[in-house]
Amino acid sequence: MKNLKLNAARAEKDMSQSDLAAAAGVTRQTIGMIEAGDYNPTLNLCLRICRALDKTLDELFWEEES
Amino acid sequence: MKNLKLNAARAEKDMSQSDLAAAAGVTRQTIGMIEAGDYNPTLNLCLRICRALDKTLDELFWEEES
DNA sequence: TCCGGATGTAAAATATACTTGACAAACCCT
DNA sequence: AGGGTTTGTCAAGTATATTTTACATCCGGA
Repeated sequence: MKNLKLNAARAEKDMSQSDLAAAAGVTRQTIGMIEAGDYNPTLNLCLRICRALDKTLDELFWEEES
Repeated sequence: MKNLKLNAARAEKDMSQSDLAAAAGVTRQTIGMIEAGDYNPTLNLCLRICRALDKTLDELFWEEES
């Protein structure tokens, strides 16, 4: 299932997937797969994404799986 | 750096590392390394640990790295 | 109409999370 | 003292997160 919260938070900051990828230190594809869901990122990566978007873990990554 | 919040939450539930490992579906060693810090677990594993301990991501995994 | 930016996706390679099996030290408890 | 449980750690293997390269599509603007 897609991670809509991440998508919304990124749009809210007017960042492209590439922008967020650069800010988080990963590739565009990795961000894309996380937003597309069915992907299992690392805690450190989640934290970097949170900081890049001024959000917390719960705000972006809580309960987007069954 | 150690993850003291995880250690505390586990003690609060009177669970051993083995207990938590079984509840989260991983090995005792993996739990041990997460508590010891300098380890980078997967988001799905973090979520399973949270549910096993009745905690949220922020409560257990927020900002225990520099 | 065409070009650039944004996104979806895929295969192969690399880095690393996680397992398995094992041994040792520390701590209760009796 | 001795046995059981808990925890720290290590080496080798397997699973998977992430990269790299690449091609295709969609869309807004010149």
